[in-house]
Amino acid sequence: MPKRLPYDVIEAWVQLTRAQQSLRQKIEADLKRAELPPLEWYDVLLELDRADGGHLRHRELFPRLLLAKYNLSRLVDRLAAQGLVRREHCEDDARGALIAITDEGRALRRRMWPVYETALNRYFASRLSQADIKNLNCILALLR
Amino acid sequence: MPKRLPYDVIEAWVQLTRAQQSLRQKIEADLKRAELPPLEWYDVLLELDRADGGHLRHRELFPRLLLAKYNLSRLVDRLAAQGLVRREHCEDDARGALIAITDEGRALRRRMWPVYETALNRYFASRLSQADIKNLNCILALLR
DNA sequence: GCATAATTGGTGCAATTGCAACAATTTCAC
DNA sequence: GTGAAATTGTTGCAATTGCACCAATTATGC
Repeated sequence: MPKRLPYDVIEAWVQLTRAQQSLRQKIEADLKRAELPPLEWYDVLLELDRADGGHLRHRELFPRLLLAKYNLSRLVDRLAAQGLVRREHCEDDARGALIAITDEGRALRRRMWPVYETALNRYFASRLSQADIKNLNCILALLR
Repeated sequence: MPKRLPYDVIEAWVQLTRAQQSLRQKIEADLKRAELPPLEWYDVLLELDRADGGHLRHRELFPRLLLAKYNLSRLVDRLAAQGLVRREHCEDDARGALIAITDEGRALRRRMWPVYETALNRYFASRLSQADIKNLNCILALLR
């Protein structure tokens, strides 16, 4: 039997959801207006861009991206179809698939960032003080 | 030209997203384990349950639920197919569609709540102090 | 009053997702 | 070593979503 939840808690959860969703929608809308692909693509490209050698195993990439494993296969299919990533063989594990970013992939990520940054600034950062940001980080860190 | 975003801000945004998504996934998983429908259904049923007369116009319901308008039509289709809501004619506006909750709908919502509450308590409330909750509410309120 | 615009809600079709099951390895117990 | 179990990544199919567009009705300008 759970303790009955205080109203505050429910409200915090609802606000957390609404804030995240509506921010995300706004950012996605700005990307689309600039004829750029969705945030999800950005996330993949960023992880690969940062990764040593510009490539990662499927299983290394997966946990950084809140999505289901079967969706990663297909997301990679789409990125590969656009020439943004390339599948490569994994030397040490014949099951494994390396996903490598291409120059086009890196270039696209660089073009996406200014739009993303501007949106994040407009809809998020500009409404919060530095202290708010810091507090938010501390509180959210407790949820991991 | 945007001011360059401090790292803190990006981290806060990433954490906001991860916290929300992973919480949501866990709650959904618990609902599914209990053989209950998704949170989205709960949201609709709750709004209707609370509403005066147990019914709302499509357009009243819509803004309370972060989803696209065409999706609401189809969500209502699914709920109606399960007998949880009923479509009724709107007297004053022949375009309008009233969506009314049924007794089955109210009963389902009541069965869902304990699972939802327990999950919210386990994954969210139990990890935060009352002060954290209050702060979180204040900060997120700034984003609306 | 009447044509035009805006609102309200829905639909066909293509793309994406979720689920369950799968093949191909690799790891582990013994 | 060898067979059972676990890991890694993929796929077929059904359900859901996004996009563009539509039909019906109501509001508005003149």
